[in-house]
Amino acid sequence: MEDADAIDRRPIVRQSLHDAVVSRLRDMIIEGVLAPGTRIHEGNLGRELGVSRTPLREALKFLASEGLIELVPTRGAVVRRFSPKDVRDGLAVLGTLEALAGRLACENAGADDLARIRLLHDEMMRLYAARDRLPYFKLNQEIHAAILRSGGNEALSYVHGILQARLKRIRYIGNDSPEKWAGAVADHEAIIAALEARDADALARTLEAHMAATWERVRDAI
Amino acid sequence: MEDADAIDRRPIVRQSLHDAVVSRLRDMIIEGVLAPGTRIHEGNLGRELGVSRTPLREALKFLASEGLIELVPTRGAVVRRFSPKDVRDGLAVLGTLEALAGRLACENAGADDLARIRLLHDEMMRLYAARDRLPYFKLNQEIHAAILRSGGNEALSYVHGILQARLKRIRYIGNDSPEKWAGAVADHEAIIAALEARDADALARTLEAHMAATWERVRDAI
DNA sequence: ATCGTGCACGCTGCATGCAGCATTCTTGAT
DNA sequence: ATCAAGAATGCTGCATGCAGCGTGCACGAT
Repeated sequence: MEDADAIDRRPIVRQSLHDAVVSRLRDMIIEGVLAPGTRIHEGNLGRELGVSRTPLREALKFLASEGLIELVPTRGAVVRRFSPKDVRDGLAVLGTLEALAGRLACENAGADDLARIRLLHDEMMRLYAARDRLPYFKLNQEIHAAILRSGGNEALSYVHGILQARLKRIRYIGNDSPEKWAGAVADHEAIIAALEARDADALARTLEAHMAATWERVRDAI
Repeated sequence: MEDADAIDRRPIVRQSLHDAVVSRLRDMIIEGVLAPGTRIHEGNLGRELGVSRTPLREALKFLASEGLIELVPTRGAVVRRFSPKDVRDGLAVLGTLEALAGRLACENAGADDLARIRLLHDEMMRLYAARDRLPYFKLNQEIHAAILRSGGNEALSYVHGILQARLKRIRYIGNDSPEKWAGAVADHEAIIAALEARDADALARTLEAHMAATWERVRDAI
């Protein structure tokens, strides 16, 4: 039995350096600071990040497992390039995963989950009205992640997150024309409606269509 | 044009030590040599594998990204435990992924792919008749992987492979009763029939049902 | 001038060294 | 005997050292 009024024993969240470096590198890749095809120089990049080669190398292995980086023997790490086919295939899988997540969400999401997603949605619409593109984009990602989480399947969230990370950059590039953006917004209205109605079939269909449309929106940008 | 009688130019496949250690560790975890919950001692394990701590640590990070290992700050690496819910959720995702793969396979698989899968299937049935359990199990995995590959979606194969690795051990434990085994075999007859008929809907349905049945077969073993 | 060869540099891959923290054993006090 | 405090041990996390390989450049031969 735990002592009720014991002092706070939570670990000092010295977020491990490993996690910090992984996150940082992932962001650098997604944001394009490290462009696809870039060969990573361990010495320079380590110096830039303020860590030695060892933890940097460990972070690179981690990201290689996620598929964001390729390890070429005797040549080190290279930022992975995604071909149009890679993107299309990835979006197809994401569509299927989100469709499943939508079904689970209709079944398992609590009222609080729905309320939170509604808030995110409304805020995102406000950002759309203001044409505030980057925050819109981030909130968009958050909404999808929230739907995933509310389904309550951790393995699903995990694989979704990996594919999501791979395609994040490309999807951001995609929404550049006003019509495409309006189309994506319309999709989202349908999504939130189906979710709040807990109409699993409609939500699954809508999410999958949203991904298919995403491909149409980005295909020329690649 | 290649010179016909040129000397063998294949690269000397000095498989990188990293890959070797990763594969080796993955096998040890799947086979249960490293049991779930085991805390990994870098010094000992490294000595046992004949590598120093550095490449071992890098391999551990790689596997942590796959979810086979957890990294606990200041305590190192621990072999991940999967709860019954983890297994159930993972199988649900696998079912959806295989259903998609089945559709893609019906659409994209070449005649040679189908022929190869048929060969694997027949060989597996031979092993079933002989009740040769471990080879049966391995061939079973191969068949599913072959269906995945024949769909031609690399992202799909990738995420499937990760979840597959997580659950491999548990699925092996599952098929221990004769009735369960017979049920799995029956599933596979339906799978190959639908595939050869290129009946996408039927194949998708069958594969998903196969996964649901897998859960029923293993749920008591966990 | 062009092609081939050898040398030098730079980078990766791995081993080892070292500091810091957690855990456990020991010792002393109650 | 029990418990607390301190010391010692052992492990992780990170830095650095070193060998081997790949690459590019210079020099020489044709």
